[in-house]
Amino acid sequence: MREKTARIIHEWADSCDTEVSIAVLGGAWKPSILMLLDEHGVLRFGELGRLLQDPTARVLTRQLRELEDDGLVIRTVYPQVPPKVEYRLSELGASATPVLAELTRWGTLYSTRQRAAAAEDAEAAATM
Amino acid sequence: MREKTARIIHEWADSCDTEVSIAVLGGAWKPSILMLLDEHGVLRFGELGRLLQDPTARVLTRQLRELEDDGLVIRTVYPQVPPKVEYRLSELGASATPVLAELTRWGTLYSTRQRAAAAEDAEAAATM
DNA sequence: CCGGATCCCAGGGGATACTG
DNA sequence: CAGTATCCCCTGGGATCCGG
Repeated sequence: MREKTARIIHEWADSCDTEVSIAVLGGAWKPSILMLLDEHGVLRFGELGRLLQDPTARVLTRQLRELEDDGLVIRTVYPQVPPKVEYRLSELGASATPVLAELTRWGTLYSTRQRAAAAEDAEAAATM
Repeated sequence: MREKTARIIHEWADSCDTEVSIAVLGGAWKPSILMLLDEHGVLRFGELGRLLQDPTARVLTRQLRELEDDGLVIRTVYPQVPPKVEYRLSELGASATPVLAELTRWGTLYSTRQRAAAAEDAEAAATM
């Protein structure tokens, strides 16, 4: 299970590295997680959950584990009761920041254009 | 069905535009399609299929339709027999090129690091 | 506090067969 | 040639309940 992305890579890495990026970064909460860790430096599991507006614990755990397995995030467990677990970006994880920034930039551009187009449509419909 | 992405946008655009980009660009064949159209300018349905190493016609059709609905691709039908359909990038579609380039760049970086890590592991195992 | 175990569901991708 | 129609399957996200 640890080798999921690794297997993907082995199969068709050189053919399309774009898919690799999407496979690694494309989880439902992964971009947000990476951006939050980039912004805050270190965050505990619970803090992440609250900042993300409470995804299911199971889901958040999985996203974080996958990011850890893929080497983007470093998980530190403090052996104490109650438990305390901290997450922070690895160097590789930090290297993904420009990609996320680019995705955000284009996403904003796209949304703007779509809203503009929708407004035009509405106007055209009103003028008819 | 046409408004799928549009609805997504309306719901949580401003919160995370990154997700929008992934929703629009994240299809199984979409990055490759966009890059091929960027490179070749104009391509017919069949040409695209061959260059992509034959995805199912149904799948390719859906990917192209979604890209068209999202305004990234322009579809031109020539009313003749046998049919001829051409695809090319819209301005918006062309604007996605840097994003794809960035994804490819980081995907390559990631793959390289992973391979290096795997090699280290193998070496460590051999030395044990 | 930080999860693991179990169950469920939607939908995206694919195979196959057919058509204007 | 460029699709459409049907069917299947698997994955990823989520809800709920339980545990150290």
